[in-house]
Amino acid sequence: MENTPTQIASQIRSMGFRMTPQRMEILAILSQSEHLTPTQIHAQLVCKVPGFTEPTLYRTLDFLCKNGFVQATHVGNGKMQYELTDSMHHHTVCKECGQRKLISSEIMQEIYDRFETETGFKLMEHHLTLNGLCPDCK
Amino acid sequence: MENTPTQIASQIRSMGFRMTPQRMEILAILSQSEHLTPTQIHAQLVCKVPGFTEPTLYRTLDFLCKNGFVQATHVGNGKMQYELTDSMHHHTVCKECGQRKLISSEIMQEIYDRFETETGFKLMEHHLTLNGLCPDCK
DNA sequence: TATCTTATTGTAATAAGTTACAATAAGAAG
DNA sequence: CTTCTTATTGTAACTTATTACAATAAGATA
Repeated sequence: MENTPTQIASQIRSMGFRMTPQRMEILAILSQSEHLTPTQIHAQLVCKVPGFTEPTLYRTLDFLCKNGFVQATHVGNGKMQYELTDSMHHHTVCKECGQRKLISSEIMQEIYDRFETETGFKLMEHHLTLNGLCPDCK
Repeated sequence: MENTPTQIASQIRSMGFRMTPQRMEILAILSQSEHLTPTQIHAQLVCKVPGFTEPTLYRTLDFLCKNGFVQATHVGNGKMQYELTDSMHHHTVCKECGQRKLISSEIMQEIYDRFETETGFKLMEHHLTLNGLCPDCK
């Protein structure tokens, strides 16, 4: 499963939805960085397309999430960040020093596998942020 | 570690913070149900204390979270829910049928233990919601 | 290419959440 | 009980996010 804006665009069309300049613009921005908040995305949007409206942004993010092209991640208290669905990757965030660290995907894959065999539940999160204390602050 | 409103109140005082009717009211509401959104909590608050303001609610939730008395949980797309910090408990939510199910804490404890030994990171989440497909919808 | 259907967008109004700062009251000390 | 300090609240203004509905334009069809 690929995830360049153009490839996502053709997937959207083949699913019977319409491809619009607005959606393309958002995909382009998401393809260039990770962990973007709606506000950050909107700031970039209005630079490129002056009249871009909030409802369209929020609806599009929602649409892309529902269809699996984008992942919403919760970070700390309530803030959501968006990014293109990529290969699995996960973070730890230390409550003490705030440091953010990638977790090796082998570890998470093993843990996912184990969880799935024990519960019968198929996990679909590609990006999870786990809060706690890093080895140094512990 | 206990978690009735009265016990939390004395902990708050012994930590050098002040105990106010507003905080007590919020603790009382949280002690009576789980998975409450700020809006739900605020609705209950204005019934009991007519002039209760939003900033106080949000600041208090934040305060209680920062000090570990309350847990914020993300559910689906961006919505946060709050509840008193209780014994560990975790949920799966099926993306297909929406069914919400408790995960046995033994399974999660094992997974947490394993995660902690392999990464050196001390997890502090008491409540995690995992999204995916339940055995029936899979 | 012109026409048609309807998914998607923009508009306008509203709801939810946050911030700065002055007013209040919790709890300590006399 | 009274006074004092300052953490906590309320006020007012603002930012972020959502909703309802009419206007627009993507893509299908002829």
